[in-house]
Amino acid sequence: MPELPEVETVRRSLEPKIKNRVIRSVRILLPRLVKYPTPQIFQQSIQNLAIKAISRKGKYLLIELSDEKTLVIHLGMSGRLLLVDSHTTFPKHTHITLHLDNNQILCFIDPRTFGRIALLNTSDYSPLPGLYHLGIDPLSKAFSKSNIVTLFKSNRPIKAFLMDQSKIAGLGNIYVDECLFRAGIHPLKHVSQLKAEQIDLLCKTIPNVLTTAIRMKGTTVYTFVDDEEKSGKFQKFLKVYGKTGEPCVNCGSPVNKITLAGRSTHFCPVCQK
DNA sequence: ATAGGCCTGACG
DNA sequence: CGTCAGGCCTAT
Repeated sequence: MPELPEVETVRRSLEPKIKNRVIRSVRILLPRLVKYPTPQIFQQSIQNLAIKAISRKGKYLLIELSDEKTLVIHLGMSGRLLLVDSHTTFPKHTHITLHLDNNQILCFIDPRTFGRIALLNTSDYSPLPGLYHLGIDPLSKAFSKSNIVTLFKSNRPIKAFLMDQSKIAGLGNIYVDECLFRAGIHPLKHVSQLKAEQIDLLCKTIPNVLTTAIRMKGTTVYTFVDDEEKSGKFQKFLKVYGKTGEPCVNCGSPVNKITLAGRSTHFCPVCQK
């Protein structure tokens, strides 16, 4: 259930541990999680490729391999990556294992199986439409006021808009609620009704919240590369998400919860207009 | 642009 | 039992 900060936390934790390793083999225990190419071709063509770097786009992890290939991993709602020694038994819900040249195994674990994995040619993201159509990353330099204003042309509620990965890449249910609270904007407010200064504020608030969350290593239990399962500390900084009925930290009135775009949505009806 | 579906587990 | 969960894809 990772949003951008959790995925970035995994990336930072994982990269130094697997960079320059070679993937000797792959085991696919749940083939339907392999979205491209076929599980068979995936398994064959990834053999003996070296791991050059790990990057992130939105909520996607991109493991850059030799031979101009990129291993793409999306953790879905409940995906995790765990590096174990070869003599260890795989954790429950391990669906795909990458066997490295140092006797370590990278396990892709995902109880709800909403996660996905694919092996792409580095120059062509089109086999994964979600990745191909990904919007601007809110931590990139391009995420500036001038670029954002042109993006904000929509009649949808701002929450639905911010959840749309083809517009801004990486926000999910927790961080959208938290960003809108900090910006004092009601989640149902339509994008077209936003004032320029509110868009400007969002342009600053979103990267601020995300970078703070990354510093805290995310919101929940996440950084599981190795035995150490650290839990993120951003949960201590949540102001509205999961706080239904609790007093708003600013004004004391109870935090409301509604359903918007199919997702639970938390906000302060007084502070957010 | 909005529901419904996909899955399992935790909790009331 | 039923409801809910940090996401995305597909079909109306």
